[in-house]
Amino acid sequence: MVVVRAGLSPERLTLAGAELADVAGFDQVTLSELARRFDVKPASLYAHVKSSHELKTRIALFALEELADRVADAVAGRAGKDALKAVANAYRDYALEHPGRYEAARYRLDPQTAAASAGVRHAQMTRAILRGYDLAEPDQTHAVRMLGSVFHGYASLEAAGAFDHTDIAAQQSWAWTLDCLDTALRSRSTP
Amino acid sequence: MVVVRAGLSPERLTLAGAELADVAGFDQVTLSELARRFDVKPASLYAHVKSSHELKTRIALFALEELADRVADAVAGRAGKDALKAVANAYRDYALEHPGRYEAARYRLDPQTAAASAGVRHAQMTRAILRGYDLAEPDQTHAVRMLGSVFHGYASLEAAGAFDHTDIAAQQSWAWTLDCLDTALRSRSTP
DNA sequence: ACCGTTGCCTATAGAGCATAGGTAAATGTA
DNA sequence: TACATTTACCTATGCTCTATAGGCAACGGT
Repeated sequence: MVVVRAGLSPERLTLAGAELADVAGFDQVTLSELARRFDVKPASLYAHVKSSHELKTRIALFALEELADRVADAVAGRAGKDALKAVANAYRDYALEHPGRYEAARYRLDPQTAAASAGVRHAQMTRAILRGYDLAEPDQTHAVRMLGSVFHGYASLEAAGAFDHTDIAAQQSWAWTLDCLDTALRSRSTP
Repeated sequence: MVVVRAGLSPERLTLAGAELADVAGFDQVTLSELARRFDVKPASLYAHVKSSHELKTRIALFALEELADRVADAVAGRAGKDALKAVANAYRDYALEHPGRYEAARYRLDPQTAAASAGVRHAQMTRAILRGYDLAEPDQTHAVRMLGSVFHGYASLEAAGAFDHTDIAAQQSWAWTLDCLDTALRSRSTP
């Protein structure tokens, strides 16, 4: 009897989980479903991940990393409003392209895991945007929080279909919102 | 043998579910746990709710309604920045007081349920804030979306503990953010 | 006092999570 | 090349939650 091994690994399971999340939703990511996709029994997965929670944590960390890479690419070589728009679009595009991964990125991590995650890069990069706006502390922290809220809130609501009821394009409102943010930040800047 | 009936009803189950969500998280709301709390067998609950999904939908609708009532109270008799701050605080306070219910309010509803929910009241009330700012369409819709994004984004991130790492109080950033929004909206108004 | 309805019960079954322990293929070693 | 170890996946089992079917006792109207 020829037995072909499935070639499982934490990395392959994480990636497969991320892909599953995008097509079926993050809450549909189960060890059972993943086992089915690898044509393997559920118990076999426990050799590679400790638990369902660990798998979800890995997917969350993967998504945070992937998103941080995109944002880093967006912010590189830009400043001011240009940087603001590029970063904002990086978030929004990721949420629209990969709704499951974006949802995963919001999976609740324990403090130490969060501290070691790409979450800190996200905060740093949002701060980088503000270099074009001359904000002193504590205004800078306030601004980081405001921007984070808008990025996350808009992406989250749009991905949830909250903007589907009006025929005004979400893209237009997004551009308008970013204009507003730029105005607001410049009005707070102290050159 | 004296048998005391538990006195179950869809309403009591919904309320108990909402309370459970607040203390344990919305994802911990299960029919089994609810049955335990009413000292009743899980199967008994199916006489009152069709499924776990229906229960969660009821909790979501309940939370949307309760939140809408608070927002309605906040916006009544206020205009402009006053209204903006009152409504914004209504959202934030609700999310902090009732994290589980707030999470429930974001439970994905099917389109027709959503259309009949208090979700539409939320959109109307956000529009009501803008009466103090003289915005014409499509700017008004853009502004509704921006405000919704900030309210939801900030509440969501703060409730998730995203602002716990810096010692600058979330309350301060919130006031600063609302100032920014007011500035931005006024810069767009056409009196 | 009767009887239908209501409210909760038991029994049962399927799906996901998780652990224990087994076997065969792959790999290391002499 | 022969043997030992490790690796990769297996079966068996048990727990929890969801869900359905069918039963019985308490309640409420006549």
